[in-house]
Amino acid sequence: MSLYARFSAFLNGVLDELAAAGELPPALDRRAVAVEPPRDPSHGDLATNAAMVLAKAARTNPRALAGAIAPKLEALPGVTAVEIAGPGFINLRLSPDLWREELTAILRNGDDYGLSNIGRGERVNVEYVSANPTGPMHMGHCRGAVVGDALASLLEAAGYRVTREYYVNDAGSQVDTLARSAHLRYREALGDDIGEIPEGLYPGDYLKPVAVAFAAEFGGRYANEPEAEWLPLFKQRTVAAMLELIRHDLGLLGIHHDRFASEAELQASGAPDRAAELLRAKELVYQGQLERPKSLSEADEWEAVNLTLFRSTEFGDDQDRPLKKSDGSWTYFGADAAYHLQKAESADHLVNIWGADHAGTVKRIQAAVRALTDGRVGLDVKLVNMVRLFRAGEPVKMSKRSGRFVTLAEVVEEVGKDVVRFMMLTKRADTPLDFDFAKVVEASKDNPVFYVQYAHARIASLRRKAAEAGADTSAPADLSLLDEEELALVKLAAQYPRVLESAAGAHEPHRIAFYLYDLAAAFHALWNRGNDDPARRFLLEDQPDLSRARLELARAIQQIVRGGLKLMGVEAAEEMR
RNA sequence: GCGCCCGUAGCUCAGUUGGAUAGAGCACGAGCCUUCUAAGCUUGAGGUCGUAGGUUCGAAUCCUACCGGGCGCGCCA
Repeated sequence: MSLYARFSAFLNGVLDELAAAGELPPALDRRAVAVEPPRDPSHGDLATNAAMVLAKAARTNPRALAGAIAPKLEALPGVTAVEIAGPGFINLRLSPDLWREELTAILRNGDDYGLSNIGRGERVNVEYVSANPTGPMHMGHCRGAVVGDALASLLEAAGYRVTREYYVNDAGSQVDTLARSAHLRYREALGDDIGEIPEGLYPGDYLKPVAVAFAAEFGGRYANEPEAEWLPLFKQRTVAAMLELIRHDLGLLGIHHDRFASEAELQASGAPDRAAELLRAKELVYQGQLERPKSLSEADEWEAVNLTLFRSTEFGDDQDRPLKKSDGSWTYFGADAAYHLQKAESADHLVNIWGADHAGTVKRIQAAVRALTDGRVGLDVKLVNMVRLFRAGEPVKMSKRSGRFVTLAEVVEEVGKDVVRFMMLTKRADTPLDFDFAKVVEASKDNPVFYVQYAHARIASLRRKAAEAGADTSAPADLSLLDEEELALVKLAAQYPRVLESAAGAHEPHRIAFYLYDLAAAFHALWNRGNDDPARRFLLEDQPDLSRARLELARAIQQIVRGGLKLMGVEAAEEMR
């Protein structure tokens, strides 16, 4: 149990006592009561808002209630001082020994320190990437891939059972286009002069090797046949090849999904019919017409037709949405609703990582999930904004038409997996991110990747040095030798479990990156104190016991940095090169 | 026209789910560092948290309206 959870339990005990003694009404709602480190460390080690939150229901004023609570908190072991401050905060100061014990706990728990069970083993399905299988991964996919993967790891660390899933959109017209593009390249591989790639087909070179393999396997059998003869085969084979490409690219980032769900298979299995029936049984489906879209200008043609519609407006959507087209085939949404039902059947929570350009479709799919699961399963959609690429301040131009875009593989090759992953988590997901090839590999404090890695490497170097000097590590270190300044670092380290829980709860993995930066900065600051005052260095030849205690402190910081980086999918550096 | 996201220091961004005097980095000012652990360090200045109301003991955070920016809005995927 973390230190904060422990004191939260203590406080609950105190409140029980007061209720038993008649000083508080029984059965007060305590959900808003928090035990937290105060923002300003000069206020103490822990603060609680209990008196302010409960005063009204207790028909008293916050400071009076605080006056009743405070003495009981003061009697707790490890509490050295209690004061009532401001509008009714109760601030606690803890004995230095308690923080030394926390340091021991960090070291004892090792890589498990900070792991939480707020998830209680519930199942979460995180669907991310889900790029159309029509080409290699490019930078547009990269951020969602990293955010989704880091979030999945974070949720695992918070006690959820996580499935990492990729939805393969292999049923729409874009895969027909892909198959036609591959067929053209296939004819090219057979020696035909195909000229310019026509508008509307995929021009990228990545189809060439696939087509060469087709030519080797099929010879000229499908070169001049009508489309119906080869389209299904080419579609299936080319999609498979593209998925292999995508898996490879994701592998470069260390990303491996547990499940690839095929839209085509989903449709073939009849899942959309079953989902639609379920909605129909709830009287949420009807035949109707959509209004003329507001985005159309007067000149645009528009004809209203009869469609199978889902009453998503009953769940807060702006208009009802078509499940089926007028020709009776499923819309993307119709299949997607069925897909979410399928996911919800083996999950307690759903999370989708989507590009911000899909913001407009969030409500309808959330409506579908609510309707299909009767609210049992929640769907959180994290929108990930775009990444703007720069090279030394100059925007990198991309052209989709020519098929020339910056691929994920190129970026990983140039700056490395760890840099890419870390950088993608240095901002909240829903705001645009600038990625400058020059800056992200810079060895300076401006570069958070470097700064955090450097802290870890510095400690690794410190420990190597200590080992070379023959430091005795068999006996336990005497942590009482650590002073207030060093314990301040322990206090920051002790926040890690709270950070992990809040990041997992909010589905915001970037919080880990910011915390690690803060922790690294605090470590570097303490380290730098040794420049002015040699007595503050970590290793002192003439004071083996003190060195040993400080080394333990450094080891704890290193361990947390390593653990946090691991959640982000970033490897900790043993040395900087 | 409608929906979603965003608006915090000159710039780029955090802000512990409603807490106390709103924080980092860059840039700017001052001092230190010419190897002892310096791919720098310490320190200073910099803010009506877009605006106006509201809820609350308490608001950057929640609600409403407005202003400004981005994205999206067909039976596409």
